[in-house]
Amino acid sequence: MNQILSNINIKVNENLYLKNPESSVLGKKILKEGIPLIDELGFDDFTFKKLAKVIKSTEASIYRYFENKHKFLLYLTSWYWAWMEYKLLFATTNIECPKDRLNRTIKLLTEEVIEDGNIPHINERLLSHILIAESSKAYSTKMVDDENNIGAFASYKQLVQRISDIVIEINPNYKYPHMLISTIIEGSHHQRFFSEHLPKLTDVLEGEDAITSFYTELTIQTISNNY
Amino acid sequence: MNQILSNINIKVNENLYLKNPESSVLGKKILKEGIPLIDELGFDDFTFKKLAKVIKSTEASIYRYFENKHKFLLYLTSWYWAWMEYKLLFATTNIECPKDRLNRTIKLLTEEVIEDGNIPHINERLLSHILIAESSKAYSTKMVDDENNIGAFASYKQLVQRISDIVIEINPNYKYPHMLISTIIEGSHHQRFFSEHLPKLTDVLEGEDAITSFYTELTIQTISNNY
DNA sequence: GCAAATATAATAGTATTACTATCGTTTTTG
DNA sequence: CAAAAACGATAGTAATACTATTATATTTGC
Repeated sequence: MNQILSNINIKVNENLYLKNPESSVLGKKILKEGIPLIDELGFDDFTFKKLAKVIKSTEASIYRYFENKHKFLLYLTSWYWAWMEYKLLFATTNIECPKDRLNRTIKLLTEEVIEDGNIPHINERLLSHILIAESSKAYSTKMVDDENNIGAFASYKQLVQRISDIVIEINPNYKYPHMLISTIIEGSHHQRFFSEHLPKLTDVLEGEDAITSFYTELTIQTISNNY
Repeated sequence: MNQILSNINIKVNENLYLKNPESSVLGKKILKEGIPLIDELGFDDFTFKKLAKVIKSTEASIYRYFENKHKFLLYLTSWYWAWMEYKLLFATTNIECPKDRLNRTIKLLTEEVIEDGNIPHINERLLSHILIAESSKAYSTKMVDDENNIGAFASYKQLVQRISDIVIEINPNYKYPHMLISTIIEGSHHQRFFSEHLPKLTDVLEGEDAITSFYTELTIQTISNNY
């Protein structure tokens, strides 16, 4: 086994791949070239055949790693949320005040992702573009219940739970912490997409990150009241 | 022309169809049976061939109404938002207080849709299910800019604008009215989907409409502050 | 260092999808 | 009632989303 000692190791649910793509050179190539190809073509026009051509391999070989292209998308989203949780832990550890922790969390969730180059075969910035443009396709399918059963959305749910816990720490009486957090996560993705393609659905302002400001203010005011 | 004198007439952008489906018996059949079929199969598994079989017509005939199945989805979403605006006008007309108007609007946007049977060939309840489960597929595509240019999202944008105006009436200093409204619309759809398929991402409570309550409270508190 | 196991490449093949094209028959309408 | 429009029937195509088979590398365990 060619286990590379990478700085971090993002764990993805085993049911989302047939063979762990992180465990071989070909697997890493699939990730490394697959992400920019989905970003370029869009998920609908992306095919394993096209990816095989790019990495000079074959369709059949990619199918040995992923059952189908939808599982590949689930793998990528699952990786992304696990990675986000890891970043979040780092950004909030040792911070006493829960309001500060929540503010930093919302900033991280809603701001633009830049690549940190820690993982050479995954471009986090392009991956976040995919999440912004296509993540709803991960669950917007008739298979959602089966996929949920095998743990396809576990890392997403875990992230939402972890942040909801901070909300409850700030206001134990707040009734809708999960709704609030999933609204922020999905919403910020939508707003970023809208600001590029359907600007009339947003309020893009120069010189500030309107999306982060909007969700930060909204959160503070929503949870700081007791009723 | 067999113009039926229906109570209301929802106008859909002409670029979304080749031939107006409201203008013929076959066209109305496409709508009448197409909506439940998409709801049943999901948009991905829905095909014109399958619909043709249900309505005892042919693929080619359906293609004379809609360029492709994506345009059909755009037609349906566009129809839905135009219908929603019409409902909204009725629900808020003659109401002086803008806060009351906004509350009624949010209720209408976020609560479950029941069929009113006004339009015999469109089941609004099933259509709202389609919107909840699949509406992101309408814009989550590489063609979004071209489709936006031909007016595919005009009714959605108009609805958001109209509600944003109420927000601004309440608080002229509020900076993010469009973000707020599109967050509520998209968010409430997501929450309704999550409550059925991924309940850990929401907070479903018995005996009340948590989704409406959540977005109503959130809105009031977010816009009633000046900063 | 070599045989056995495993991974990958090459190729072929299939059912389905998302259309387009043609043409004959109804139906509509001016 | 003739001309036009709409519809149905049928056929055909390129691409997609896979599966299957076999040959050739590559890895690994002894």
